Amino acid sequence: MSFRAGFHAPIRHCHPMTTDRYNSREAEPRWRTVWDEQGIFATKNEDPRPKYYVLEMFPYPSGRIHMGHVRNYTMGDVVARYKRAMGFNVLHPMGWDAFGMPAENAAMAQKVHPKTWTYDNIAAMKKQLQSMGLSLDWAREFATCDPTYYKHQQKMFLDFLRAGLVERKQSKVNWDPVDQTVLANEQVIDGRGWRSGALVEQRDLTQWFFRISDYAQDLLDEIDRLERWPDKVRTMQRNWIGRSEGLLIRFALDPKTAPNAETELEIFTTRHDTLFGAKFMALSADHPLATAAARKNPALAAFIAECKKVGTAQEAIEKAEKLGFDTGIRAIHPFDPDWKLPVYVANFILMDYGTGAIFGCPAHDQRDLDFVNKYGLGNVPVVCPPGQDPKTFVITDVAFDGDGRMINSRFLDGMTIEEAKEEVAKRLEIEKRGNRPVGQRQVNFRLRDWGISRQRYWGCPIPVIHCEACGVVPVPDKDLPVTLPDDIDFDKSGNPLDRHPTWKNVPCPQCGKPARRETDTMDTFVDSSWYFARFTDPWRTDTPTDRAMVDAWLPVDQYIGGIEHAILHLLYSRFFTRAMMKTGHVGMKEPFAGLFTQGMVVHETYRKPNGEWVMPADVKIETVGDQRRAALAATGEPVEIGSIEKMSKSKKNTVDPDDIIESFGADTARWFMLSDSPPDRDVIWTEEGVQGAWRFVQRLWRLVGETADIGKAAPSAKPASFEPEALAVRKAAHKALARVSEDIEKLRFNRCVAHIYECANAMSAAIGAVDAPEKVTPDLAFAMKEAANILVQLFAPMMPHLAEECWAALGHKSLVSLQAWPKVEPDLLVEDTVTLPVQVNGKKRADITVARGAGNADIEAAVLTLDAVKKALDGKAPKKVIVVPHRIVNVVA
RNA sequence: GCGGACGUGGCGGAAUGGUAGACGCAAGGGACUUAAAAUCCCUUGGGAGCAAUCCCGUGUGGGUUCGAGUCCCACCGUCCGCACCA
Repeated sequence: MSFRAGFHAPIRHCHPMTTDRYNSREAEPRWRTVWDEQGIFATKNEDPRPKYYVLEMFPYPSGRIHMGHVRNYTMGDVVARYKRAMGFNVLHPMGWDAFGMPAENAAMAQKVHPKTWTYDNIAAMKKQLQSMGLSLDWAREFATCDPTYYKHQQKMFLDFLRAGLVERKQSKVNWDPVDQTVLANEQVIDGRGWRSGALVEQRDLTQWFFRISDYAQDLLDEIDRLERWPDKVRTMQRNWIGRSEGLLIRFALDPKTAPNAETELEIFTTRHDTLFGAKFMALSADHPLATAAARKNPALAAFIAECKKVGTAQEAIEKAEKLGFDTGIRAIHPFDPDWKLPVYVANFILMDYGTGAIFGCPAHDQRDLDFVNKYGLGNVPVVCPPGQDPKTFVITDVAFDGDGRMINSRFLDGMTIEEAKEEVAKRLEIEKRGNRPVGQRQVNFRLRDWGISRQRYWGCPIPVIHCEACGVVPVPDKDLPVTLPDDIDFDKSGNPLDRHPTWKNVPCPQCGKPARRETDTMDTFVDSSWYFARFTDPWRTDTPTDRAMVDAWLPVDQYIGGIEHAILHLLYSRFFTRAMMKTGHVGMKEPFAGLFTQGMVVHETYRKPNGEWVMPADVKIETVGDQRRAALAATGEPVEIGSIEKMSKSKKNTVDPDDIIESFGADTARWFMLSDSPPDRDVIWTEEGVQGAWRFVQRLWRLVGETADIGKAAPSAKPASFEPEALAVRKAAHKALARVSEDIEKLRFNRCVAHIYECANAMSAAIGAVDAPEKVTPDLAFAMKEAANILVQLFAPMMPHLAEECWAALGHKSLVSLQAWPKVEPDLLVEDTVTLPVQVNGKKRADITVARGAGNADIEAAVLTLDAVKKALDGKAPKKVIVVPHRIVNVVA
């Protein structure tokens, strides 16, 4: 497949009213130079106009931009340019999410320093982004790996530490026993380390945590007020936070079976109503009771060791076959001292949630049911669905988790689930064992604290010093930033900071004795949790933010990025903003007032018969009838066309934005990324689609040229009246204007594109109707000139270079980028008559055209005289006639 | 496993519960041209009919409604996230 169509030599068009083809390669850089020289996209903080902050998620500097970036940044740019035209002082900045693993991988693979690699990539990607013609304020650019940025991050870490928002605790990491290093989940493939292939183990480390769970309730509550966020993201965040109201229950242990004379086992449950359906207890492999029992039981110890070989990824843990091991411990049912329950260690119980222990009621929980069916523990249903006979209701393979009435539950029988929960809670709250109630109501969250420690070099150093005498000592403000040492080596695995000969050895700031630096760096999600605040005053050196500036600009009015960030990045940023508020760095808690999540860019895949992936640029597609066939462009070797998938390096189905911009121009790429597909859905990159966009660029250029000729005959004053042809053009232009404005506000860019096509089609039709120059009446000339001005302004946010060129061709001396958005004439949107579809019993049988203000009774009478309606009624009187004004008429026979 | 979405012509899609298929792409036919490219015009969900017109049709099966692509229930299929990828 060739992307070189743009290289066709410019061809002189024969139409007398047109000029040369539009040459994007010449025009685009020329207009960018004009914008730069006039500095029209630099934003002044002291500008008095109302503010609008539009932000796209900043990129990781991988080296080249991809089509996903083109789509994301084009959408943001359309909003920025539109809001500027609407009179706002727009902040539209760009920076780099520059810390992360790929730089270290490059260092290992290519012997290039992460810093060099990163800054080289930034330079290359910046050039690419600039070729897109984005209206960015580059003066505010920074990278998160700049010490001038992470200095403030370290300061805030220490502020958070002093404010009690940070703590150290044990948590698990993926440990590669061969490479002796910590692995990211991404680096664990089927339970094995990606380089060594060794089976990964869970290992405990003491790590730093942000106490995001302190804010769980507030983060949940405030979701209700994020009205300009997609519902799906709000739902996902609610589920992620996972608030549940339940009961803590202390089960007594049978003393004869407790390994170290433990007396009880505390569990958390949300289904205390099902207590009489309990069949077993289950402990996490990390539960202290499990550890204690394993000391005397080698088989159990082996089972626990096996459980820890799954790695730390939630998905892997929950997908693994559900296994359990009977510890021999027996728990006593809280309502029946003679009822003993076996205590298992099970691989699907998480130590992080609740108390790391549960009671299992198999009839009403699928996981528990699978578990008892495997170990032959049986089940007793205790909730009976309505309409079921309790005597015959049995559970075999499918647990029942719906509503119903209690059965087989002694004093709970006949109650609803809610009543039973209440009764159980009441009784167990009153009952005391050792001065504490046996049951205690508790609200639990699934959300865990945010572990930010990373055993890696290329991240923001955690600014503390460990002293044997003084413990953890914050690095004094005057010593910030703690910068990364440049002299590091990646020859060995593990963290280069940890094995650096000198960097970590420092005197304790408190007692002066030899101490050592923290060698963990911060999760890169920390870097991206406040960059939006830094953009408001990135020049400030003494504090992370200027309160006057940050409070004036935040929240971000429109944030745009990938759906893959729906939970973590957005939730962490919401937490971080709260933490910054608590420590005085911002004056509000919600950073993003409006959020939009765009879909991915996907593409067909191509494979040689030997299974090797082939790049689209190397493939030539032929269409024979309905059949599409692919072959290698160079050799003609046939290639199989595969499924459409997310563009990825591994499947080689990527298209390089540079190639597209070079061949067709940035405007074509931008236009195509906005066309057709709804912005929140995936868009399929196709050669035909680019060609179509490119043809439309040329068509607009011709259309504006032709219209400019016609418009020369236009009177300077608006004519008093317009003939039907001219009126039709005016109506089309103003209708497009109204609709494009509305759809940009809602980020429905695909519909904007359709409206612009419709406007252009109407103008083309009007030009087509002019077969002689004398047919151009003054009113038509005026209408065409007006329509051309509107049309150019409508596509200016999407194709800004072409728009400038067209604006100049229309005779304007100013820049279209600086024009105010045109005003709709509302009269032109209203039609005098309305055509209503007429249905009989919901099926369309006719149309009827009535005056705009016609009354329902008149419409009803007119409808009943229609032949089609009479025929359908067959002489009978209608039962009912429904008239929906301006919409439809339905005759019910 | 848990959570979230999506499903409409040959394709991308449009449609405040109110004419299903706007707009674009592709395809077919025609005009222009020595020819090609480019451009312009016409046709294009399926079926019946000379035609007017009629029947069917929004993943599948039910339901609510005067009226369902849209709302409700169940199912099937596809995609995304799951805390150390960014």
